[in-house]
Amino acid sequence: MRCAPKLAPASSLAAFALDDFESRSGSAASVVRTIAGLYLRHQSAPIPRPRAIELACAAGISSPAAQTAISRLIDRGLLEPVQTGELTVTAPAKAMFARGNRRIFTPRNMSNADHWVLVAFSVPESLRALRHQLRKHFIQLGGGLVSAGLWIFPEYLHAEVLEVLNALEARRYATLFVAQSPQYPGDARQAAAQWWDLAKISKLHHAFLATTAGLDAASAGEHIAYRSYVTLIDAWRAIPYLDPGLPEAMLPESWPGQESRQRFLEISESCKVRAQRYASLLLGR
Amino acid sequence: MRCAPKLAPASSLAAFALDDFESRSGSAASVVRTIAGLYLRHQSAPIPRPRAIELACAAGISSPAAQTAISRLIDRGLLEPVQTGELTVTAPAKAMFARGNRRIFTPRNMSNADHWVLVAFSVPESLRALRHQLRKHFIQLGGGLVSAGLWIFPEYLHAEVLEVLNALEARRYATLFVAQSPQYPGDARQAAAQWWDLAKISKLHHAFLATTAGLDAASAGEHIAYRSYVTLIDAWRAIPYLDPGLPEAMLPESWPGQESRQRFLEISESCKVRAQRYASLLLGR
DNA sequence: TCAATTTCTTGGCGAGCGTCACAATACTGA
DNA sequence: TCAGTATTGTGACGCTCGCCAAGAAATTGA
Repeated sequence: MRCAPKLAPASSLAAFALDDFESRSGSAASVVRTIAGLYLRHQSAPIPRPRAIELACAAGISSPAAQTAISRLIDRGLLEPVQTGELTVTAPAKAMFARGNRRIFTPRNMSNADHWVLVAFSVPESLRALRHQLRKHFIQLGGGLVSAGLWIFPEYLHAEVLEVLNALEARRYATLFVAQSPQYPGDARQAAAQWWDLAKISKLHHAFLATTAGLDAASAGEHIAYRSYVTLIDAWRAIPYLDPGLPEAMLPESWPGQESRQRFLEISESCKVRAQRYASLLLGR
Repeated sequence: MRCAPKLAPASSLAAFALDDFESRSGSAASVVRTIAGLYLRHQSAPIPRPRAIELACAAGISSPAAQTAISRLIDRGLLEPVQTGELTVTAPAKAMFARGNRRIFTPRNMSNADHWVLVAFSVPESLRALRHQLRKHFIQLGGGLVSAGLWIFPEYLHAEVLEVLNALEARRYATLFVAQSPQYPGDARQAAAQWWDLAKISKLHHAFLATTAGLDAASAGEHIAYRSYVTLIDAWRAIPYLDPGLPEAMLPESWPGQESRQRFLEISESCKVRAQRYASLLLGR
């Protein structure tokens, strides 16, 4: 019998039931993880380890870095060796990838008329760690902090908020409301700037735009398209989580969100098919 | 020039802009106040003081008690002597009575589908008195406390909540949401029992039911009808303020609200016209 | 595998909020 | 007007909140 995948003490279990962003985008670990989510998870047959490494190398990762990255994903329980030198994506990882799919590839924006989800919670001081966890995951989900103990989300995140609460076994400490038309003291932009860390989110977008600036791979070959696509997804992946996609009326003057989103959709559209073909080519060898 | 009406230091000003319940129902002061709201305020001509006293006596108040009660209402600025021995209801008092009219005489009940108003507020520690005021008026308005700093009201109280916030100059510290379908940890009844002081509200209803138990004045004369009606209104007046009229799904097993409300409507219907006629009779003398 | 760096967890801190108790005030009825 | 009573305003307390910093742990690339 094989050893169970090693899990970090507290958070990884929840992170697995939820979603994690434990590697920095652009790093070898992150890119391999992206590749796993994009291609490996759809393979029904086990993948020979050299093929996986080739996929990573083709995306610009050095061979030894890819080696270690894969080993570490095995340790984390995302990948699983089935035979000597062959790998599969584990079931919980597949589920996790599937959950993230819609959010990443069809990022949503709110309109001014969209509704909200409010979460009012109060946990006793004895469970302080839980509070921290909740705050962390709420931020990671795109939540804003209205006032102490009251969080706000776009309504399209309703289900995911409940998932967080359930996964952390905090459902009993929270009350949810579906709300419309908030009436703040000032205007909408003031409220948004107070509830969300817009500076941080803006930085994410600018980093994405910088990373993907030279990625016009419309007329390049399949290899370049593949590499561009993986880079794109890897740089993009976390953004639709942290950015709630606030309606235009709540955002500051020059907000990079729209440009960023458009860039993603354009390059994605332009590279996706050829990237897939190239990945299949490597995997099918 | 006459002295301005004496006002208590802080609260009466706000209470005048809002509504006050500074006298206990059933007391002479309260009954005279009820009579002022029911009849005196509709008189265009000044009312001779003896007539006002007769109205109070006819409702079961002793003559000297009526005297002092009227004097005190003058001190409070609700009544105003225009000539020697003649009275009018002051303009702000008329406005206050008018505001209370709909709430008292057409008490509302929520249905299970009705929406809510959420008020999230946060005031700095330096304005602690304001916090107390807010809490007091929110309770007096039928609000429930969801968690620290988050109050909930039936949506039909939306305007009145805003009035409280404006009158206390607290608009800038509060954010309002119109919400639907709260999702509590437990069931609806548990949530209501936690958010509102249902025991206190229940006591109010039972007190009302006890006071109005023997008031079947359907076939009595105009005097009895008048007396019953004033007693009824006086005993009832505060209830629609403190009771939000929660939907049936949120109330405990044996809730007196429905019976109480029905009793009010029945006796009101049965006595109103005759009571009015009797009051006109006394006033027209 | 290993060291540098970054993250994350953990505990302390100040602030906001409701509750409670007490003193001052206001109300009540004779 | 006056004494008895109830209510209200005020301050202290405990709880929970987010924030911050230091220590622990994990991640990263070679």
